[in-house]
Amino acid sequence: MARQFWLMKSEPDVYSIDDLARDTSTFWDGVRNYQARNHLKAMKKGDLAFFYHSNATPPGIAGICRVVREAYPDSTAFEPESKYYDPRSDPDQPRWFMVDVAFEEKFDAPVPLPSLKELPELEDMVLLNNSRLSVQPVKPSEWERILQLA
DNA sequence: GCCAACGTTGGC
DNA sequence: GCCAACGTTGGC
Repeated sequence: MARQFWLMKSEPDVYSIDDLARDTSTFWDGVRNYQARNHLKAMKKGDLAFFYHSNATPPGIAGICRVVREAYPDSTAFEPESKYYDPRSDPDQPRWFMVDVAFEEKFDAPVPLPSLKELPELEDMVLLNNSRLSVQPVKPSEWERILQLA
């Protein structure tokens, strides 16, 4: 089974690539969108993901992380005091999931969103066509092309 | 801070 | 099952 590629968004004010570098690894909690959740569940150990900084100036791809633990229930959904609390998620049949990712690489300079938009090879990228999806697949050709920019 | 895009909720 | 209202994301 070939390794798959992904893109995961985080607001750097909340959690940045530098935070991940410092922590070495982290759990990716708080995803509350079904499409994004389905992508999380499809991730396999060893898959690589671009770490995207949203709501940044400029927004862009800051580095790479690696999946080190496959999807398991997002416990923050069961915690009333958590901002990710969802009373509809039943511990016996969890609605939301998270994965663990490890720091892989920080780009010398982030690849800014405007640069991605300039490339015709990337015009079908999910990022450029569904700007709200926080966990999304990346095609191998797109992955390679972006690595050239980084 | 504004607002377009779009996912979710809930009345009917 | 439709769709209006509403909330959130995220670029600018």
